[in-house]
Amino acid sequence: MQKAKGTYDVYGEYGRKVLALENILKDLMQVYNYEYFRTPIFESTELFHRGVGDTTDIVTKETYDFKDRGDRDMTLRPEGTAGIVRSYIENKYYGNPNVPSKIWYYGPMYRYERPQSGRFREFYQFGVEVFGSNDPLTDAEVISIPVNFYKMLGLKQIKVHINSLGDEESRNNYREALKAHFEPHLDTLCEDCKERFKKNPLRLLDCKVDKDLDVMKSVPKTIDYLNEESKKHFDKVCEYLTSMGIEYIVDPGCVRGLDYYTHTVFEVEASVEGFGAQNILCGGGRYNKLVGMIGGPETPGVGFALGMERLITALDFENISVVDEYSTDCYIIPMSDNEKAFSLSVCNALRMSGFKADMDYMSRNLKSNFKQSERLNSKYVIIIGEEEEKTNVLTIKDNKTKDEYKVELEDLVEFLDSKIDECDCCHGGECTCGDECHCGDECKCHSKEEK
RNA sequence: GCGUGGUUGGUGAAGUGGUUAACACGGCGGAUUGUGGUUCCGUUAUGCAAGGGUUCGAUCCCCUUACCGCGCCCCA
Repeated sequence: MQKAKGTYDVYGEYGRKVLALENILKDLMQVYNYEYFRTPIFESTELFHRGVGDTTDIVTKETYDFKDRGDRDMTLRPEGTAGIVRSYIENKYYGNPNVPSKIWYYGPMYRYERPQSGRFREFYQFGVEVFGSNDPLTDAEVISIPVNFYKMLGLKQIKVHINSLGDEESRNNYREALKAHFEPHLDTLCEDCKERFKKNPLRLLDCKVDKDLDVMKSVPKTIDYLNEESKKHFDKVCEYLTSMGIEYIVDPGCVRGLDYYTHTVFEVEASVEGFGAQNILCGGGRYNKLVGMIGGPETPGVGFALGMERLITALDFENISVVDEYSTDCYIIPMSDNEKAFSLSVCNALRMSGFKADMDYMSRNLKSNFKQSERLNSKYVIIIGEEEEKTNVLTIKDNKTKDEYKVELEDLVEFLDSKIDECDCCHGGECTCGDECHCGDECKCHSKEEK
């Protein structure tokens, strides 16, 4: 048996990274005061047709569709927004007096595409939706979330692109202008662009084949076709971003692939040489028509989504670690079968006191057990034999310094408390802060706590 | 959906149309049954993605399928 194409298993180092990032995101959402929503992985096919747009590639050729046993048409969600909007409407969340509704979600999405670097058929997205406010403040806030997140993680090589498609009127005017611009030059464009001209002229803007043609260089800009109100909205968004110290590039070529966007659209790009073709780390924008289209009351909204896989690739690329070094506090070795019960009870007691404790389950010999303790990167080792069990006096060995201590069983927790978590320098670690700890050396644990 | 390059053990990998598939790391056992990370010895793939074909014979040649990598389309 083999995994399905474009899927992947999570375990080991990668698993630790994912968990760490998920925790950071959870905390970030706490700080931003967003609420958690979780919607089903499959929904009626109809929802995505209406929500994402039946002309988009995502819906026409990339969805996982199936009929359930009740003959209903179902689809594995290709993105998060449609489901959140459905849930928002169905649960009458628009009636919640706490407006705007600020929502976050996280989970797997499914798209039937040919896998490549930064692209999977099952992939995880984190995203945010804000409903009920048309204030540019919310646009700016939403953009600030991924930007701050990436900044927190230490990503440096990123660029924020923003643009505005304007309201419906502006968008339509622009579409006509685009068509008029390309019409006379149709035969010079690539085959794909001819298709795009018919189906979705906006997409002509980010063609990679024709980008050097003169027609492309003189292409009209969305911004020039914004009406008064749309222009004002966009200017405010820019102003607010600047006030938060967020750098951005106004990029007239930034148009998004999904039909539902109006006004602000943005992308954050990993602009590193050799990163791969799929270098858009996140994308989003405003969608003031969407809630209405799906059957709710006319409600403005803004949101964005970021891909976890691409984020992790970017972090790896910039050599950024988000997980602490793997380690265990204490490893317990029973000398023989006779001490197993006692050893387990000690192990259990340590765990109940919050220590990461582990023991030998394999009846290994002593040498192998020391090797195992190294694999676990264990700070302390306790060897338990007949004598120890009888006297309740344990010998505990510091695995780095090799120092041994005799400790009464009842004092064990207190002993480890005084040693572990307070001070890495006692275990040979290096300190980065200027503080001193009880052992008299400089200590890095304080700087850890500050984080 | 299109194009292109891959697929050998737990890992990194070498290799050839012909009897036992190198080498290294790791694992396990022992020399050394209460203190290791050194050294030494032993052991560790009935199998080279799966199926079919060519051949006296195929891991190696051909076809099909699956999966992985990269690019296009598209997108996070």
